[in-house]
This record gives sequence, C-alpha cells and structure tokens, in this order.
Amino acid sequence: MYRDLQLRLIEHLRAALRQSYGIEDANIVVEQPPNADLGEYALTLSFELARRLRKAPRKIAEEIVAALGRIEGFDRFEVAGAGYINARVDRAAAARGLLTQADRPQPPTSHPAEILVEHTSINPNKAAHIGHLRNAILGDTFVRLLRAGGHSVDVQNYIDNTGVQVADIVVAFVYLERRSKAEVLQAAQSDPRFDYTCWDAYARVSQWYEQSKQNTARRGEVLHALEEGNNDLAEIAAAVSTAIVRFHLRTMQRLGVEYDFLPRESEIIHLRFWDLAFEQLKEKGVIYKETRGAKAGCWVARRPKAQAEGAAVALDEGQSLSEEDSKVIVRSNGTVVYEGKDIAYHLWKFGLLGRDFGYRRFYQYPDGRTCWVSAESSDADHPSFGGARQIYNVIDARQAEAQNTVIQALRGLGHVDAAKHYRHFSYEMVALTPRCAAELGYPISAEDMQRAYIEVSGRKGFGVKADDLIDRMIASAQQEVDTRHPELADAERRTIASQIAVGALRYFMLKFTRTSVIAFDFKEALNFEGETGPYAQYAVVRASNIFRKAGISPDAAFSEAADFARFFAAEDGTAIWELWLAASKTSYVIEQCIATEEPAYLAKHVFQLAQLFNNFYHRHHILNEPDPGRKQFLLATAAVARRELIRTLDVLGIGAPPVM
RNA sequence: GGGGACGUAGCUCAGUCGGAUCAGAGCACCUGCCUUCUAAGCAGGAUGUCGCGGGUUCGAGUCCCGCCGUCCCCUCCA
Repeated sequence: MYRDLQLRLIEHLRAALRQSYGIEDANIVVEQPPNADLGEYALTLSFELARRLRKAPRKIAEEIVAALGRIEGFDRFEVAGAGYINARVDRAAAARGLLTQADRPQPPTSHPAEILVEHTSINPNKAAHIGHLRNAILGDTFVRLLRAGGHSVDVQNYIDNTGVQVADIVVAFVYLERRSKAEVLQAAQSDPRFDYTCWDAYARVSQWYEQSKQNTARRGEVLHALEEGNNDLAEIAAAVSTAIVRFHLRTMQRLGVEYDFLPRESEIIHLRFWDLAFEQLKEKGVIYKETRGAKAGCWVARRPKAQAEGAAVALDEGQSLSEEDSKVIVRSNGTVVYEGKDIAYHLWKFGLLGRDFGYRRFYQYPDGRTCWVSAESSDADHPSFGGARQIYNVIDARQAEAQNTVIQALRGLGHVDAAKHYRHFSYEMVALTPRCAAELGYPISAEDMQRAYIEVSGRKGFGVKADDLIDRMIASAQQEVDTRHPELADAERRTIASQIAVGALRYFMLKFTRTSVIAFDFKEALNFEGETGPYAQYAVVRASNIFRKAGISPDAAFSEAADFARFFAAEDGTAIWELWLAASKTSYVIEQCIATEEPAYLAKHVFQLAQLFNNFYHRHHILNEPDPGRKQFLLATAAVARRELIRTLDVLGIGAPPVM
C-alpha cells in the first residue's frame, strides 16, 4: 500500500516535471516528514532544481504542487519549510485498502527456480556452531524475503565432503584413535551425538598434527584417498560426512530452515565438472601455466583485486603476472584448489557448464518438501536445479577474495551477464565476548580479556554449539511458559517454548546489520525483553486476546468498514494512523530488504510495528469502548496490526504463539 | 605493503537516496503503573566533541581527501 502510493506519486511527479519544465532526468527522492502530522511523504527535489531553474526552492515547490493537481489516494500536497513538498495520504481510503488487501500469490515452486540461494554450507565434519546459525538464519530469511516478493527460489547447501576438514576427522578416527572401519561406521550410524563426538575429535586431531610432521602427513594421504574414491578411507569419510549432514539438517530444521538440494564436492569431482571448466579456462586464456618462480608448474589466474568491471581478465599470449598478482588454481602436483572447483560449480549454477548432476532423494521434511542430494545417477522423477538467472551466495566476509576470483573467472570466460547476477551475500562473523568465553571455561589471557570479542575456532573446539544454544534458549523459555501457563498441556507448553526460543534466536541473529561483527553473549541472546523476537510475538498474543475475549474473529473485524475519516481526524487519530501507516509498509520494507540485501530492516520493521501496537494497546481499552462505531474502528486497527505482525514474523521465520 | 569492513550514549547497536525534531533504539540505572484486552508490557527521568582535521554543498553522522584507532583478507589451506 505504502509502496503503491509512492510509485504513483513518483509517476505523477515525472509527468509534472516534464510538463512544467521539460525535465526528464530528475532524481526523485521520496522521504518521510519528521512526523505524521506533516504528511506521509516528503519531496526535496525543489532544492535540487533551484540552481538549474534559477528560482527559489519554495517557488518551485509551489509550481510543482499546482502542476500535480489531484492524485487518487492523496488528500493534498503542501509546501513546507524552505521548499519541501509534503504529500498527505487520504487516510480513510488507505485504511479501507489495507483492510481488503489480498494476499500476494505464492511464487511457483517448480525447479529449477529463477533464483538460487546457497547458504549454510558447513564442513560436514563436526557439529554446527553459532557462526553457522547466523549464516543459515540470514540465508533462510533472505529466501523467505525473495519468496514474499514473488520470486521463485531454490535453496542449496553445498557439502564439501572431500575436503581437508573431512580428511581431518577421518585421520582423527583412523590414525589418532585407531578405530576400525566397522567401529567408525557403527558410530556414525548409532551415536546419538555423533556431531559432538566429531567436534571433540576434530579439536584433538588439530593438536595431534602439531606433535609431529609424520602426523601431519596423514592428512595429505587421506585427502588423496578421498579424491581417488573406492577405498576404505573414502568409505569412512562418506559415512561420517553423510551422518553429519543429517545432524546439520536436523539442527537447522529446529529453526525452520529447509533446503531443496545438497550439491556435493564428491560429484563435482567424479562427474568431472572440473575437467570441463578447466578446458574452458585454458581456451579463453583465463588461466595459464606458470613457468618461472615459486609457482612454476602451477596454473594461475589474475587476482581479482579492486578491478573495474570492464577490465580484461584474460591474459595476453606470453604474458606473465607478478607473484602477488597471480592466484594458483591448479597446484603443481595437478590437484585443483577450492576456488577452481567453485568455478566449475558456478558455471553449473548458471547452466553454463554443459553437464548436470544426478539427483537422489536425501531427506523428507514434515511439510512435504524433499531435500535432494547430488549423485552420479538419478532417482526417477527427479527435479533439476542448475540454470538459475540470479544467484546469492551467503558466505562470510572473510571469503570475499575467493568469491571475487570465481566472479572474475566467469567474466573472463565471457559470461558477463552471469557475473552481473552473481551476488556474494556477505556477512561478518559471530565471535564471543571475552566474558562469554571465560564463562564457557576456555582459558583467556589477560590481553584477550581486553578485546571486544574473540574469534571462535573449530580447530580448537572453541565455540558455542548450535544445538546447545537452542536447548538453552528453549529451557529458558520453557521455565517462563510453565509458570505462566500451568493450565496448558505439556506438549502445548513445549511447542510454545520452542516458538519463543526460535523467535528470540532468529531475531537476535537478524537485528544486526550484515557488516557488524556479533560479539555473542548468553545474557543478551537469552533476553526476551526489549528489542527481541518475543517482544513482537507478545504483541500478537495481546492482539489475539482482544478478539478472543470479544468473541469475534480478527477476520470479522476486516469485513465491516468503520468511519475512518472521522476517527483519524479525532484528537488521538494521528497516533492511531501511525500504526496503520507502519502496517501498510510491510511490502515496501520487504522490497527494500531484497534490493539492499539486508534482512535487518525487516527485523526493525516488526519491532517498530510491535512498539506502535503496544502503545496503542495500552492507550485504548477496546473492550470497554462505549461507542460501537469507535469500538469497531479500534478492532479493525488491532486486526490490521495483528495481521501485519504475523505476516512479517513469518517472513522472518518466526512463529506467532497462541498464548505466552 | 595491497584490498576490505568498522569507529555514533556507560554497554550493544540503528540511522537505506545528503534534507526540516537527525542526535535515535534496546540494555543497564532511577521513578511510577498489575481487581482492567495477561506487566515477556506501558509512561517518565539521565546520558553524546556522531574518532580527528580539511573539503564539496543551500544543507554532511551520511559524499570526497588526509590522519588516528580496531578487526578481517592477501597459503601450491578450505
């Protein structure tokens, strides 16, 4: 609603500028006046045009207002201050529009989708930690945003099942702990906390490597065996990584995060994706074989650096790069670095590789969604996932350079359009406050205690496991629910506690903008008051209680139109209108979040909406309202606020509990 | 050395396109408010050299330049 009116206003402004001044190229900035008493939209273009037209801004504003005339949905336009144009919306008409607002059509769910989002992508060798939660929650929320915006989206979770980290865990079991293949396979299948077992084993093997060169050499041996395939070590690695992936899927499912497809590195290797990419890269001159210096014998590419988009990527015949300007893609022993496999993978994502994965069913979600996994051959009736128009990779900021290497390679291969539609959805890490680290029992030096945060380290086993955090948050919510609602059945209390915990956790991860490092602290994360998920959930519960006590459904409040003009004009009308205005902005904010790739704005939106509603709730006691017309107006207000709160929470992946 | 991010209240952070109440929120602290649609709430109070210095502009927390500080990346790791 807010967005539609804004678009209409801009359209009329363009026409007015063309007609009055013959201006076609004006940059029309639409803002909001400092308060709703001044109107809903503010225009500042008079100031910009002042110099060009050699007129006073106020004069220009007056001329534009005259040229605009009447626009449907708007009450009037006013010149204010030194030359602002304030637009006042027809509040009653806007409110009636909001009441009858139909739900947007659901985007198609056929595969492959228009947009591909990759997120989570945890090394399958240990339990997930809080940093992975930020990734998955950001990614999943962005997927929900895109779908709410009407786009069809596929969600991929890349599984690096033949990499160094998986090799490390195999070394841990086979060489450090000297377990037999049968023992490891058994543990992978029956250990109820196998992911935690691996977490500890991974930390131990990292220490063990430091003891001798011989120990470290095991990693290379195992890595080689994994790439080779068809041997005991590869079989162990497959069993371990597959088991861990299932743990990760279950952990994320607790937060409402689901995936469509798990492409695995093993298939990228065995289906020879790299060989195809390698040929293309050589042919187009994107990489060349170094003959001199430390990198002699390697295939290298130009480093991305801060290169202009149009700059040449391919290298001229016989050209050589300085040591720092070259990035190794193929090692002198012939093995491919991670970025190389990533280039092949991304050619596939855009449908530019000329080869597809096989697809097998891997996991079935309770809501009916199937999660597929890559394979060398396919199950019957399988979908396909490659060939997206637009991709988003939710990957932390530390990997920006590697991501740029892939983008640059695509450009160098002539896939300029694909490179343009490749977005690194970057975010900063989750670290721990020194206090939190100390609380967890990790030894912290006096120097580290002075730091703002300390980076987690899987290698050291230093961090907060995702399931531990979720458990703790549920326990904390459970305690409250139990004391507040002893009358409810156990199962119901558990469901509500879980909804609150997930709401708190997801909101916590989303309230920070992507560029902010989160210094994690239990005290802050476990807080359910103030700017938190439960605050917004509680606002919904309050709204629901009104309708429950009134004995009518929120839907019924939509059907009868109140005398909006009268009530919005009343003394407290503007304060109530501000709640309607905020409620009308959800679609607008969703669009902003997509355009700026920033889900935090939606978190802010739901908080503001909840704040306005709580304020309204406190000021107007609806059930005691004697005037039936006004009571109906207040009920409609609560119904719209409730609907938009629920809708926004849903996009954030946060459920609305029936009671709290 | 090169690339990137950040620096706003005691703490944690918003501030999207440069706009008029733009000096904001939450937490923490203090004071009120539960017989009311449940207080996971509401109302009120206090707190600032928007890192520093220049510049552009009718207008700068926001853009440009320089400096200071913190962090990340720059392996034939992933």
